[in-house]
Amino acid sequence: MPELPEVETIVQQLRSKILDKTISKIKSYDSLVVDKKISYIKNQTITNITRRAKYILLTLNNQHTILVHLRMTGHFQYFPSVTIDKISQKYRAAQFNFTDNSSLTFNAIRRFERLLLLNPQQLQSTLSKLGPEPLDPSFSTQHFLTLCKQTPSSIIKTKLLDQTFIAGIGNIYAQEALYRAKINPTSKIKDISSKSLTVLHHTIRTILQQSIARGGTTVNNYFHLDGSGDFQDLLAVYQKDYCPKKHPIAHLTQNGRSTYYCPTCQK
DNA sequence: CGAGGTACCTGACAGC
DNA sequence: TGCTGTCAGGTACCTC
Repeated sequence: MPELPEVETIVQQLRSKILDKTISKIKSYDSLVVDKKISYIKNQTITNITRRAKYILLTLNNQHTILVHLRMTGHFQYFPSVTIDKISQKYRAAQFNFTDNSSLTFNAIRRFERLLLLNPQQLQSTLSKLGPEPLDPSFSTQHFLTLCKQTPSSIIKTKLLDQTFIAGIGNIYAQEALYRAKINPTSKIKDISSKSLTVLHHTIRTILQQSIARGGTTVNNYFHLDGSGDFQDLLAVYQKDYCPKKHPIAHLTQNGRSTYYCPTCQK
């Protein structure tokens, strides 16, 4: 499921395929997933492709932005010609046609995915709610400790998934970062030492960087444009029976989300 | 205001 | 085989 490293990987691939291309039209096949306004786009060039949290931002030369959220099962497929294969057609929610006859499908399996057209004010409003980017140089250890101290009674794993707290971390990387930092996912922030939180800040950043370097994690329905990532080979606890030190993994539910952790390593 | 719960969706899979 | 039930999970929205 796409979290920050998977979205970053997809953004890099989209840049190599469709940056500076001109959209001749975009056709919607699923009005639940795709903004109605998208059909107004004609003869617009994609001038920038960026990521913020788990959002993909395609900037158009009319200053509007196509904002895409893949949720769990959204994916893109690029076609050098207008021929679209049958598998892509089955889940196609939108299709971009470019003036050079290439095309891009946006496929939505679970229909949670969203593709919106936003003006600059709407974009600003959406992005302003998000917390800091964990890989941004300004996201220092001190910054993280300060944020943690603002909600001492919160459960640490819940907070890591809160996009207004830190942007881009999802269920898999939250669990993996906590394992590497040897922190129990049920701990309240005030019960975790500053030293451990410092380690957690470091593990969050390294785990995301390592995953980006490997093209992300490939589980269940996550695809990207050029094959798959292989960070799943480095997962320690997510959907595992034993941790790397051969201790049995425990499983519980927090806020309706599953959590895997090692009770031996994560006291 | 913050915290917690749930709806939204469909595919995969287990069990009968 | 084919049905039913459960689980997966990011975010918006609701209630307390």
